Amino acid sequence: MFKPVSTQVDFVKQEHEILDLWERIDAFAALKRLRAKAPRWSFIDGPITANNPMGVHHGWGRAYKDLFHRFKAMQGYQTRYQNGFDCQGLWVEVNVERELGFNSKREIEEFGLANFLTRCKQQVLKYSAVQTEQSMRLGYWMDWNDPDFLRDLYEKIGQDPSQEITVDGPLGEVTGSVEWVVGHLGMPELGGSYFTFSDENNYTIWSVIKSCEERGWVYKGRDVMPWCTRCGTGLSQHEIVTEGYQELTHPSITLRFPLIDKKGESLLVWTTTPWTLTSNVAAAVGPDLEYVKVRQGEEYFYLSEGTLKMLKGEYEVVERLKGTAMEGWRYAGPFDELPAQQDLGGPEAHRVILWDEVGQEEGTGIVHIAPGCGAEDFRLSKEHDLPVIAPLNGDGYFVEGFDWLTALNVKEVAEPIFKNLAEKGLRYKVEDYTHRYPVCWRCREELVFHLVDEWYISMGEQLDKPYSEVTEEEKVANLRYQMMEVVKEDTHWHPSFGLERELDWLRNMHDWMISKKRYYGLALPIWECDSCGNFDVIGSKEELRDRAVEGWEEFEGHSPHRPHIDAVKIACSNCGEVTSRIPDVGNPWLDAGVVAMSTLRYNSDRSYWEEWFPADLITESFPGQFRNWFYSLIAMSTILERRAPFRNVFTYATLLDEEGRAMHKSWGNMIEFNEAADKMGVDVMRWLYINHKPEKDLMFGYHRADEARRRFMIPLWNVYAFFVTYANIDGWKPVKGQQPDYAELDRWILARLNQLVSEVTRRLENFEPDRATETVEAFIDDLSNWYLRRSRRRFWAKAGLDEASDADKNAAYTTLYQVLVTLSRILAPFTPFVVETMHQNLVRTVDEGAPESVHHCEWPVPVKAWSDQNLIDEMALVQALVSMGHAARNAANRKLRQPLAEAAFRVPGSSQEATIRKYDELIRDELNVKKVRLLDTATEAIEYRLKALPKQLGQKYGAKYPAIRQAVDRLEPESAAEKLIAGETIEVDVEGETFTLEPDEVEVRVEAHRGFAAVAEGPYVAALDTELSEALVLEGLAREFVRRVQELRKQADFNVDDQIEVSYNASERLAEAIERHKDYIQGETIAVNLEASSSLAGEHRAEDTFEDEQLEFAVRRIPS
RNA sequence: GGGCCUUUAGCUCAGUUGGUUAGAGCGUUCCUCUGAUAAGGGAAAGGUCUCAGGUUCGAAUCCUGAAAGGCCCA
Repeated sequence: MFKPVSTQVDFVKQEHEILDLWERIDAFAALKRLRAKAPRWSFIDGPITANNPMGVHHGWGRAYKDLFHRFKAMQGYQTRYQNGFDCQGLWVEVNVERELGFNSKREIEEFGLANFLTRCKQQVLKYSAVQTEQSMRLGYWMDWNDPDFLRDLYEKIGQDPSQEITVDGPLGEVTGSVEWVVGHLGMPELGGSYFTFSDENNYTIWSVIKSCEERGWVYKGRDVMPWCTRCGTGLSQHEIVTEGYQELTHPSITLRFPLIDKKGESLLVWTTTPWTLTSNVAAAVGPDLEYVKVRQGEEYFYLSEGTLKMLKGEYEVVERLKGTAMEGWRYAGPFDELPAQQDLGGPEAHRVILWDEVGQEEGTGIVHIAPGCGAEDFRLSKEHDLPVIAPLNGDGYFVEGFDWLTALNVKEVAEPIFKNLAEKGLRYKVEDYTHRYPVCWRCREELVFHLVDEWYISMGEQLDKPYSEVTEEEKVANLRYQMMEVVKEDTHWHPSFGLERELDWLRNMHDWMISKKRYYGLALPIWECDSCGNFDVIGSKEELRDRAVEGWEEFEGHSPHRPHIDAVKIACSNCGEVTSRIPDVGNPWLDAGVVAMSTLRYNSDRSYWEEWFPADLITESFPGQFRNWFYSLIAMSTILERRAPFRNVFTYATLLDEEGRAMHKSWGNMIEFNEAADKMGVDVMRWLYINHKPEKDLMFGYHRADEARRRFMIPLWNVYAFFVTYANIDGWKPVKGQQPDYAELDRWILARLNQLVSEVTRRLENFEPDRATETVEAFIDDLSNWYLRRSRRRFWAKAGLDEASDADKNAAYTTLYQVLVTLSRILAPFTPFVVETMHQNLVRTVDEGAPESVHHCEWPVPVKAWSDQNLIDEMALVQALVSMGHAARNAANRKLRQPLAEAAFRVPGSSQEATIRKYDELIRDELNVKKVRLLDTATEAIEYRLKALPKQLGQKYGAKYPAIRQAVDRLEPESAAEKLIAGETIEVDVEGETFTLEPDEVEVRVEAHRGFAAVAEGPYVAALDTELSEALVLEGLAREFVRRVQELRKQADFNVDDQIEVSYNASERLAEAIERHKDYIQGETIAVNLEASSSLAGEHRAEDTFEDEQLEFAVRRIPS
């Protein structure tokens, strides 16, 4: 006996029961034991930032990750189940600052770096616990840490990082300080997720940087970069993302740069960043632009012709000249009186330079150049040997040397500068200007450009030749081309355009800025000597210990983070001076990029690394990752091994709300993961995710979820519920190894099942999970709306009356059982919960030796004996013909309940005619007709049309095709059609040339004569006899009556096998119909009694009028 | 300015190596079926396949250019 199954099911509640079950039987650990010796399939997880609860967009990626893991595990592989958390970097700092109410770096320093570090680690522990719970709720099977364990570490590290604790690990008990334990999360002795703040991760990055340094790829560079004054840090090329720009309005100024050698004449210059004028050194013009000299009153101005409209008031053009003509003109700068200008030689340097990038879209066509305040400006200063004046410190205040501006914040100087310029007579006009301006993507502060020293890894020169001509010698010296090499040769991208995108990024990638002027993150292993300028890179903890000259004791026992690491000093390898580590921390993409090495124990257990490297799969969302994780992952594995870290990368797009907008908390359209899980159910969520074409943005929401549930979950569940309901009524159980005498329909659905198994396997192996779900949905439709609907009566048949019927019924049960069991396995990677419910009930209740979980089962393979393409084709024809028959009924306005005398078909070819005869009974039943036959094409219902097929004839005769087609149209269709049907060729004459056309080159179409209840499609016709005899009418009425009794049974909530008594009172013709078809009605409604009576017996009653007949009736359940 | 992607029904999307009647789901309207089904079936309405050229007997599909949108870079 199976556990009864209701069609009214609470999927969410059921999912929680399954989670409990998995925990109770420790299902995941059992799976790992089962696959412990199996061949490997390697997965490397892209770390999720452990800084917030998960959003539904994380669910998307995790659904894929779990899908492929489960699929591969069922195929018999042991896989790598390590989740990753991204733990270091500015985003964690920003959130901790927010919690502590800090607004500047100074407050962090006052708070103390050691305390701040602990807070940051706590932040990560807190949210990794939350995300772990959420991922488990999604059904994502990974080597999770117990969330309570993470929370316990959160508490303890907050109390005292140095206190000693003992914890259980996979290899036994482990004892150490809390800080040590936290720093070893994810390591073999502790297991669980990897955390990028682990000691191993940090030290492995050291070895990467060391390896770069040995090849001369590490250098300190000076650059002007986008800078957040609040965070006190630059934003690298990696980080300025879409949201890095905002529409903002700023006051812009147009001002005079008086020309020294032309009295009374000035350049007109425009800027939206007045603070940069303090550091102006040059003015740039476009060499090929047209410039004009205009007179306004007593003054003469120069500007480009295309920007004349910006002038206020009347003007007169007095001269035209090319930009090149202005090169070298000297001018007086707007702030030449400032000491900073004087000291660095600004006034002497001021001149007009040429720059191709100058345009006329805005401003005056003359661009003010301040190399200390802009990236392009800085580049130009190198080209033209201009002084670099940098006005701001890292917090956005003017530095010494700027007189009255010194110590003012950059945000408050615009107005005073305008005033100052007006007093000096340089101001021309001030206007508000709206533009897209870069902001800090973490704190939304407006960015400025700031001159700063940063550390870089050289990507290598961009050579002026195609990749194919780069020599091995050049590659050895050049990281860029090594990375392109491993990507081209060893990686596969899904979708495939990912490869092009990644290569494009690599071709154009600038040197990788790896430093950050912050506190919490990788301690860059660079010790720089103040006295000789040399720097040393340390490649490991051991190397540091060996070279330490002071501070080692203070550091030992701590994780390699600030402030403890900063205590360690080494002797400069060049001059022997005691040197300190640079204060910078690392770019967080170093942390994420190294995991293909660190988490595979590259430095600690090389044989393990060799077994699992490279990953068979990585998968992440593609916006951003080409230049972030994919890039850094490839970079680090290329640096160390010159190998690709993964074979396949599966990427997907962006998750949006149902209206197609990005989800934002502040917009109120954000859906919390937990809320979604408990409203939709995670099986539905997962189906929604996986069913979507990955490279397209996914619009996610409750309506979509309802649709997915209706389209997929409910039909699946209903088939399952149907099976269990009737199997229980009959006490049916599967018998192992039994080969029942399958009916045609059974063999058909089993053949379709085989098809499904092959197709889903192929799709998953090709990384096309969305196509796999399409295949499943089509199958479930066939199963539910054809197989089961057509088979219902076989299940209803009364048991024990007749041997043939019992055998047939057993075949039907066996078939449906096999389908459901196989389906539960096919679907296990997609919707792991609902299929576990099915497995437990269908399989475990009848076979205690069966796998404890559906997820321990093996992936289905097609059963050879079940394959039957011919049968599938036949059934497809039958389905199509039935569909046409329904259409014909509809056109003739004959509803299905009314039996008709006959349906007649025309099909091309004798084998299809045989199919009609073979499925005679099915078609009759489906269309409710008494007889099915073939149309006599000569006399009945149809006429022929010929169609010269373009594909065949076009390819064969090319340009002659149109004429041939016309000739075919002119043929007498009946006789030509007869020939073609008989398999003979026909001939057409075109301009004196005779063409012989094969039967497969001309399609014979048929059309129904007007006035027939017939539908034609291509070569097919379905026609109905719509004449109604009295007998047919009465039978129709009987069916109407049955329908109404069934309706009442349902309303009365009787069981499907309850016996009933019916009494009725009907008008004359209806009463006759009921009387004549009494047996049929009783059989259909399980009525032991059917009596005409003026007084109705039974508490459930109904009355109705239809087809001009009156009816009242009552039903009563007979107690069993 | 450069790279990649997208543009097909009211909405969301399919559309195989080019083949002449461009499909599905949802939504709307009408009809219908139901002994598992908040299901199912049939039909109607709804398309200048973003635009302009080109190649071809034939273009949603290939080529060129343009426009709009997205992602990335400069």
